[in-house]
Amino acid sequence: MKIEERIARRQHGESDPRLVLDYDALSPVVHPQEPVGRGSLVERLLDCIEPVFDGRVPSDVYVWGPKGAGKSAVIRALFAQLDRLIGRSDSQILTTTRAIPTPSVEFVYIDARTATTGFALLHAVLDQLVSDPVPKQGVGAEAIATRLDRQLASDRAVIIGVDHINEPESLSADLVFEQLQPFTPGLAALLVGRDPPTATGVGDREAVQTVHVDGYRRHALAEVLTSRASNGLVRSATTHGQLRELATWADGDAHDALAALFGASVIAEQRGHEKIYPADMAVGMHAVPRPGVSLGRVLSLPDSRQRILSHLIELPESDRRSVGAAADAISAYNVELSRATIERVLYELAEAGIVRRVKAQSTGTGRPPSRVELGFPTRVFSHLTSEP
DNA sequence: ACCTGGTCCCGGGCTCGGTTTT
DNA sequence: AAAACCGAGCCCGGGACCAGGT
Repeated sequence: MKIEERIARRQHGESDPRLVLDYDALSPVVHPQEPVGRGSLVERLLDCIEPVFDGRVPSDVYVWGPKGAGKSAVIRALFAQLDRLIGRSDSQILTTTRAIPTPSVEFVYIDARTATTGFALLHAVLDQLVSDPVPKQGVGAEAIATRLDRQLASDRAVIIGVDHINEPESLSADLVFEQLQPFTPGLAALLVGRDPPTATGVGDREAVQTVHVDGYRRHALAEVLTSRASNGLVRSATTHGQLRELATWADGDAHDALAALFGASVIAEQRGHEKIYPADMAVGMHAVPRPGVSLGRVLSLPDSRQRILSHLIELPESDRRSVGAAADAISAYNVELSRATIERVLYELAEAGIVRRVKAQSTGTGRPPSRVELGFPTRVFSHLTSEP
């Protein structure tokens, strides 16, 4: 915990934390600077992009593996370090004996969950390459492409990491390649997604290197949890056995395991416990639907969608008996959307797997309604969105 | 050089009406 | 027949760019 936070606690008359030191350390959407237990993945990625160390542009890469396997954690951390060490500025790597002048290669990380159109992709890339902000509205896609082309013409080499490819509501691999195609000489893409290459169209592109990531093994995941718990919770808030069990339950998915631990911590803190009891952990696990979608997807939804979800979570079971009923109930709150739009949005969210429609028993005439259920870790979502 | 109205851009709310399912 | 479902086009707001006038 930071000193600033400690001081803030005292100012508000709070005593030392009894359980949670730092929710960020437990959060499945916050990645540490140094991911635990994914060394070999880092090595394989470095192999793929080896040419950059001579200032050349490597061929494109596709990294794929299941949800919660640490893909994003590794890519984010790796790109941040690469950009710091050999990217941008006039950088030179100083060794004890000599200065190696490295032709600069820049590294840009893009999340396809936020950049969901071809326009948004190019915009995001350009925005990171130039210092002054690029307008997001009022300027055509053509204009963005022209500016980007001019940037890349001047001998710049750029590696673009595009995370979360081929999710519903995000970019497809084909679209990304198509968008980046005009700039290829000075630019390479590293795509990250869940689908196997054959299912994404990447398989048809021979020049693309592929890297497969497996889910965490049980004890590797337990180590991740131990490391997170030691940063986020007071000492002895959890036991080794507990974290091992959690790892087993999560079956290699670090996202779900952390979401459950986070939820358990919230509930334990509410109950005034100084450690996480089995009952707390059970509640935490219960609030993580499996299979479910990752929190990152939910948190990158537009504001209006998140407002709808916040209210949907609060709704009593009876108000979620059908999509129409849920739309009615939500529109009673102060959401600045019409009832029809809310209903439409609920169908959209169901399409994306963020909420689920569960068919109910037929209740008379007509097509039976479907109950609305949440498809993501609700406790974590509520906690993260209720804060200012 | 500065103002101002016109035009184009993108994204997101909204609605309509056809289709599917029981 | 009735209700759930949903594809897709319209519309509008805010922003940038442009040109013509002062």
